[in-house]
Amino acid sequence: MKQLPKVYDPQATEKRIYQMWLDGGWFAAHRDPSKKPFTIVMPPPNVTGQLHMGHAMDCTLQDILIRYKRMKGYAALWLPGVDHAGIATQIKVEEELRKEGLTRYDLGREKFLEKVWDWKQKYGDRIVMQQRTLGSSCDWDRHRFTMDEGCSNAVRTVFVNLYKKGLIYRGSRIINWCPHCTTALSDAEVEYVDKPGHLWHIRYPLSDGSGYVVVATTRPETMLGDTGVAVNPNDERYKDIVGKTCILPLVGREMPIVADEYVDMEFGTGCVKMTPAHDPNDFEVGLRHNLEVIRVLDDNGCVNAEGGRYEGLDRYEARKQIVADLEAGGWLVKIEDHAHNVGTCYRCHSDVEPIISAQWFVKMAPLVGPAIDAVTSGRTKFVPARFTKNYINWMEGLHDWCISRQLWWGHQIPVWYCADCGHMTCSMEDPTECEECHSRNIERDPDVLDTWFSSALWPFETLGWPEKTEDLDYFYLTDVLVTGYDIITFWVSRMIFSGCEHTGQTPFHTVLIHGLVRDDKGRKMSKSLGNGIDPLEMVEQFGADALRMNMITGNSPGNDMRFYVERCEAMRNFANKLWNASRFVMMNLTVETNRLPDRLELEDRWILSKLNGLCREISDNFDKYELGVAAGKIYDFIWDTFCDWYIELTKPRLNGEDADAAVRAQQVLLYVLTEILKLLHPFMPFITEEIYQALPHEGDALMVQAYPEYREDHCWPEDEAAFEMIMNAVRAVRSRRAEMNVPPSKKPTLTIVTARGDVFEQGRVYLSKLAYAGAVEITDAAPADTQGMVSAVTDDARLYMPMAELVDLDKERERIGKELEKARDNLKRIEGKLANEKFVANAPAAVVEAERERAAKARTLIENLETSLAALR
RNA sequence: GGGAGCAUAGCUCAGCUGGGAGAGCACUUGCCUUACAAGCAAGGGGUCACAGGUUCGAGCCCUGUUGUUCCCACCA
Repeated sequence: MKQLPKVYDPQATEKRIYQMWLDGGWFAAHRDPSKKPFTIVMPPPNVTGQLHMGHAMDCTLQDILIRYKRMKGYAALWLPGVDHAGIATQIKVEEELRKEGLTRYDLGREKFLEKVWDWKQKYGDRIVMQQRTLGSSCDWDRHRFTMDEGCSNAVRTVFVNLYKKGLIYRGSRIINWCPHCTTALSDAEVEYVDKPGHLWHIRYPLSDGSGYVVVATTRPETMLGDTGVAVNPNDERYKDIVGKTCILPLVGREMPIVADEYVDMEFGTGCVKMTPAHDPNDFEVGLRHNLEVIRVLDDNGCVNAEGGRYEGLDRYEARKQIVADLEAGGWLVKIEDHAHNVGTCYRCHSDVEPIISAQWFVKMAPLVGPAIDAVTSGRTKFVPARFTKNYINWMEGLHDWCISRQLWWGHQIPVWYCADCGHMTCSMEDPTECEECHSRNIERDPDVLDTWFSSALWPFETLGWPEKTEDLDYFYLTDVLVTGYDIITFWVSRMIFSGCEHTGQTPFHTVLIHGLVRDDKGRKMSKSLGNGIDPLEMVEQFGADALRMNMITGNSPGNDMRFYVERCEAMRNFANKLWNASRFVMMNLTVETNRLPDRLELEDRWILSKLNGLCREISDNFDKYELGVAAGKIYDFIWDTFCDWYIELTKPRLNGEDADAAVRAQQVLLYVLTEILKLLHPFMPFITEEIYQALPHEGDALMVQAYPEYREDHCWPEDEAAFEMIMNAVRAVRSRRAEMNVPPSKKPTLTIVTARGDVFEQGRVYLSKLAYAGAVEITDAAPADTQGMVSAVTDDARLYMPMAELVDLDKERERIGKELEKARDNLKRIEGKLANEKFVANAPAAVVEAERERAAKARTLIENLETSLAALR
C-alpha cells in the first residue's frame, strides 16, 4: 500500500493531478445520444489582465456543477473562452503605448491592432493557465474568443439580419459620450454618482426689454448651446411671456420661449434653458418646438467653434470662465448648493457628457417582449428568484441600445457609405461597390460594435451558430449560466433577448447569481484601493481545494461575501484532516478491493445509514443550487461523523484479536472513505482524486466515477437511534470527567444502569475506549451502594464511576439538583404543549409523536437524576 | 422617486417548505490518547434590530418602525 506523507502538500499534487485529467481526456464532452447533455457556457473573462477573486468564485461554482453532473452521468460540457473587452483592453494597450510616449494615432489603426492582438495572446494564455490552476474542468479544445472567426461571423450575421429587418438603424440622437475614452457609451455603461454641485440661477433678458426670465442650471457651460427657454403651459407666472423671445447672455442669440409639459413648475424658477444638443430632455422638447440644435462641445469635452471666445476651453475651465463672466455682467442671480446625479464612464469614471451624435442603435421594442416572456413563463429561472424582478424592471424601461463605439479594438461595423449617392451598403461579404449606384467610391464605417453586442451571442455562437451544427443541436439550449448580479443588465438580459431573436429559444434555463467577493472590511476589491487578493497567491499558500471550499461554504446564492484569509486556512486544515483520515485507513488496509463485508456491526450500520441520509440531502441541495449548504454538510460528516467518531470506533476492531473483524472494519472504512471522496470531489477535486488514486479503486479516475445516490438497502433508522444512545453515554461520561479534570490515563470501572441493555451490550467496547473506562458493567438494577461514585446521566441510562477521592457530595447534590430543575422545566414545557388540545389537533402527527417521545425521554432523565440524587444521601 | 437585500455568539456568516438556535475564527480548561497539535476532548458566550399581527407553535409568514447596503429612474 502506498504510504502518504504526514501533511498534505497541494503544491506537489495539483499540477500532477490536473495533467492526469488532461491526459485522460475526461474534460472533453462528447455528443452521446444515450446521455443527457448538461451545458454551461463560461462567462468569458476580459483579456484585460488576470483573474481576480470574482472569477475564482465564478469558476468554482461552475466547476462544482459540471463535475457533479459529469459524475451523475450527463454529457457535461463546460465551454470556456475569453472576451475581447473593447474599451477596457484598448485602454490597457494605450496605457502601455503612453509609456513609450506614443498614442494609437501614432501607430495607425492596423499597427495598433497588431499590438492589441499581441496583448490578447499573452493575457489570454495567462487566464487559461489560471483557470487550470483552480481545477476548472473545461473542455479546452472548444476554447473560444469573441473575435475569432466563428464569433466574428456570428456577429456579422446578426448585424446584417437586424439591419435588413430594420431593427438596427443609424441616427443622430443624444448619447452618452465619454470625453476621456472618446467614444459613445450605452445607457448601461453609465454609472450615476451623487456629487455635490451647484444650481446657478441666471437671468435671460426678454428681447422686447419688458423684463427677464431666470433659469436654473447645474451645467452653466452648456448655455453656449441654448436655443430656447421652456415653461410649463399651466404656469400662471409665465403665461404672458410664452411666444416672446429672450437674449442669451454672453452669446447674444435670440431664442424663443416655449410652453411644454415637461417643465416642473415646482423646481427651481419654473423656467428651463433648453440645450437640445447636450441634454436628452431638451432634445425631445426641441423636437416638439423646432428648436435649433447647436453642439458646443467637441469629442474631447472642449468647447468648439460654436462657443465663440470660449473655444478650446475644457468643459470645466469653460464653466469657471462663464460663471465669472455672468457674474461680471450681472446676469448671475444666485448660486445654490445642489447635489445631483452625475453620469460617469464605467471604465474610466470621468463625467459623461450627453452629446448629440450620429450612432448606430438597436431598436429594442420588438425584442423585449419575447425576452420578458422567456422569464415570466419560467423557461428561464433566476436563482435566487428575487433577481427576476430586477431583470424585468430593467427590460421594461429599456431605450434603444447604442451599439457603435469610436474605438479600434472590436468588430468593425459592416456598413459602407457611398460618397456619391449616400447609400449605406450592409452585407455579409465586404462590398467593392455601392449596391445602389455601383459607385466604387465607398468607405467603411470606422467604428466598432459594443463589446456586449458580441457577448450577447456567446451561448450559441460558441456552439457553432449560425451554422446548424450538431453541437448546437445537442448542447443548446444550455443549462445554467453562472454570473454575478452586477452584470445581469449588461449581459444576461442581452443574451436572453438575443437568444430568443436569433435561435428562437432562451439561451439557458437557469441563471445562478452569485454576489461580489469583498475584502475583510466589506469593501469592493479594486486596484485603486490596493485591497485585492490574488487567487493564485491563495492557491500557492493553501491549495486550490482550500480556496474553492472557502468560496463556497457559508455563502448563499446572490449574497456578497467577505474574503478572509483565515477561512482559507481553516479549509486547508480540513483538507489535511481528510488527508490524515485517509492515511489512517490506508495504513490499516490489507484488503485490495472495495467491497462491504457481509456482516455489519451496529456502528457500521450507523455510519452507513448516516452516509445514506447525507447522499439524499446532498442531492436535494444540488437540485436547489444550495451548494454552500451541501459543502457544509459534507464537511461536517467528514470531520465529525467519520473522523471524530467512526474512525475512533474502528480502532478496537483493527487492533483486536479477531482478524476477521479487523478486515470487516477495514472494508467499511474503505467503503465509507471512498463514498466521501466521491461526494466531496466536485468541491475539492484535487485532494479527493489524489487520495482515490492511492486507494484500491475502480476505473481510471475519481472524476468520472458515479456520484453516490440514496439507496434503500442502507437505511437503518433504528440502528442510528440506538447508536446515538451509546454516543450520548460517552459524551456524558467525558463531560463529567472533564469537569473534574480526570486525565484519560485514569480508567475506573463503569457501571451502566439502563433498561436498554440490549443496545449498551453492543457498545461495551466503545464505552471503555471512548469514555476511558476500565471494566464495563451493564445492569438494569442500581448498584446497592453508590456512595463515593461519580455519576453521569442520559436519557437512557445512569452511569457510575467509583472515584471517591474526587467526589464532593455537596457539589454533586448541587449539580444534580440543577440538572433536575432544568429537566423538570423541560418536561413541563413539553407536557404543556401536549395538554394543548389545539396543538394535538392541528400539528402534524409526526410532530406530535416526536413531542411524546421527548416527553418520555425527559421522564426517564428525571427518574435517573432523582435516583442519583437519592443515592447521595 | 421606484425596487431589492441585509440586521442571528466577540468577529464573519449559515439556518432549505414555520415544529426545541448552528459553523468557522476568537476565548476558557484539560490532553503530545500509536491518522492528524493544521490535532483531540470538554466548556463559556445569543431578548435571532424594534413594535404589532397571523398560528397550537415564528429567527423563518404579514404590517409598520429604525439602521444599513445596493440597483434602477431624463427633474433642469
